[in-house]
Amino acid sequence: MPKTSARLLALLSLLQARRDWPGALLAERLEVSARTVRRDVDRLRELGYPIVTAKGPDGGYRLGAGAELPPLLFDDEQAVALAVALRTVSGGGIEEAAARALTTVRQVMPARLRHRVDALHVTTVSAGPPVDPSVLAALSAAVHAREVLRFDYAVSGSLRRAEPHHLVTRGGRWYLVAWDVDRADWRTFRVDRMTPRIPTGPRFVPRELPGGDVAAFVADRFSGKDECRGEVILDLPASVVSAYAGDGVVEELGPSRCRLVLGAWSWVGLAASIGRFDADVEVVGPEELKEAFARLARRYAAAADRPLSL
Amino acid sequence: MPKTSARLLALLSLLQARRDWPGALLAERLEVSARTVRRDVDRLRELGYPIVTAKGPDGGYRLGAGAELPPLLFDDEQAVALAVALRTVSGGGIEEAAARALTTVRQVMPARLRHRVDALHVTTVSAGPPVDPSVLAALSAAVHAREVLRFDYAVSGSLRRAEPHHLVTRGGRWYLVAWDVDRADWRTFRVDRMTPRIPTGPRFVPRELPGGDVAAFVADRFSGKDECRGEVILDLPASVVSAYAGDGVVEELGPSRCRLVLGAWSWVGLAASIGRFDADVEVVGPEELKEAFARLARRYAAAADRPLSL
DNA sequence: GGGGTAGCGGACAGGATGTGTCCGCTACTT
DNA sequence: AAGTAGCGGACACATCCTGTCCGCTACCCC
Repeated sequence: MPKTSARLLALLSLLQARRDWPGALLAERLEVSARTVRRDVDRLRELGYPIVTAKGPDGGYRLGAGAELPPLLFDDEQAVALAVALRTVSGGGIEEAAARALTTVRQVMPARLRHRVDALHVTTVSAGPPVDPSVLAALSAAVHAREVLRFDYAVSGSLRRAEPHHLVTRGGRWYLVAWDVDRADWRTFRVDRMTPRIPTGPRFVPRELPGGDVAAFVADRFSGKDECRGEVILDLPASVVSAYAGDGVVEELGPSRCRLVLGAWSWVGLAASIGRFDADVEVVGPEELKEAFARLARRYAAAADRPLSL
Repeated sequence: MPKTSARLLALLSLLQARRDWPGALLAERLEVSARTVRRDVDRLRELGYPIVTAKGPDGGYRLGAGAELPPLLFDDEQAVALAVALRTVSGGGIEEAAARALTTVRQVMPARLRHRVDALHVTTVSAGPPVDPSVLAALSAAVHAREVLRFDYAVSGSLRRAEPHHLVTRGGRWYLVAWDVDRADWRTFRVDRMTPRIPTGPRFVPRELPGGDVAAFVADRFSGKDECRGEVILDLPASVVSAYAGDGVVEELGPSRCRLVLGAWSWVGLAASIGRFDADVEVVGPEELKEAFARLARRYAAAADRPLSL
């Protein structure tokens, strides 16, 4: 039985219960010498507890904010946001820390909000590959320190250098927006494929991101400015199609027939993604989509004719 | 610095976060031997904390209910998790509330952690359609109250009834896992397509979700148990392919040639997703994939031959 | 302004405690 | 029946914690 630890816990709860505790009183309550009380207070401070002390007569110790935080006033919206955010975060590894953080703040919430938080059950299913939290931390640090990043990229297999600009998450995946030093262009790297090397390179002066806004820049990269949008009629029930149509708009045309409007980054890509449904297709338009179908028909036929290249 | 006390606090914090902690894992996290973990658990028990333990495989320690915890502090991990979570949450209109919550929490953190939070710049780019926070709140309330939900679903256009079971978010989209009363089956509804009606229906007794675990259930729905995995050789540089290959594994075979191993929920789906690359394809295997290519070739040819059905 | 009160913190010696290692036991799952 | 995991005794060693003593500083009130 660790007398010391128990005493620290006790001290913590004493300090919680009352405004000001003279050292001598604490010493008596804890049945140790005043000197030890001082040491204990020190220890708690080392652990991060904000204990303020008043000198002179009527002096004593008091637990400051951070532990006794009724001053921590959340409104309902904030409480819900906190719960949703901490329950849905998916950055690889930090889920558990987020869960702990939620319980920690939960403790200092008024009962009403606590119930509100408890009522909110949400689960996140990871959609992307897991990300190493230490990589995330390293990237974040490099962004902040404005240090050129040296890293291995799983795709190219080569060592690359980039000026890290911003961390972005989208749909469960993490990206680093950076200026590729060697290719002299902006790139978005997938964090799960990066392995930062130490030490980092020299400092750099941040460039201005085209468009200025990171969110806009990344959204652009993903949507593709020249989006190809086409319309087809599928020989499938609308319910089946919409289940897999992603961003597409589905309209029911009959028990087993529906219209699908879908976009992609290229006409061939669009045609390919329509192929997933494995159903009879009528192309409504535009002409480019029909050409893409023809093009894919040739490719697929060629692939199917060739013997397996085991 | 009382290593032991700090460790006890940390142990409490860890035990809060997760359902079950195997002793070995705790030992690793706390950087002590498993024996010491056992001792620490004992110590906490002596101090009155209800720690239950499960023996055998999948065993571990768990903090029982009703534990009155000492004021726990944020550690570095929690601070980072808080910052990441609150900055990356995307559930509709709650971003703003999350930002306010972060400011509030930030104020009660020790300076060190505050800096840590400030250094972390992250942005979220929404990947899915926006979700109405009030819908989210209504669904969450219905889940908690165990009331049958009546709602319009954009896909079918009809009024539907379901026993709401769990809210799930995945890759920027929100889903409700529910038992469809009329179709007598489990469904995952997209929240952005739901319009709940008031009043809600009668109470229901929750059914058991097949598989028990929500995360597993949803993951299953998305991945498909019978994954079809195939291998092809593409007439494209590895770097280009891997940029769009998603979960696939890419191997460089030459300056403009690479091997791709990819999975999908059906052979046709797999063939279609390979079509996106718009490159010459050699099928390595299996035979099913080649057949899927042939099948798609016919479909695409048919679609391309038909006149536009404007 | 001075006295009293209270907290601060260095030094020191002795003893209490915490730790890793080793090992055999038990309980639960498959 | 085997394997996994938690339990807990023993032991040696290092660590730390504690009480004591003491001089110092900061603050309050008279």
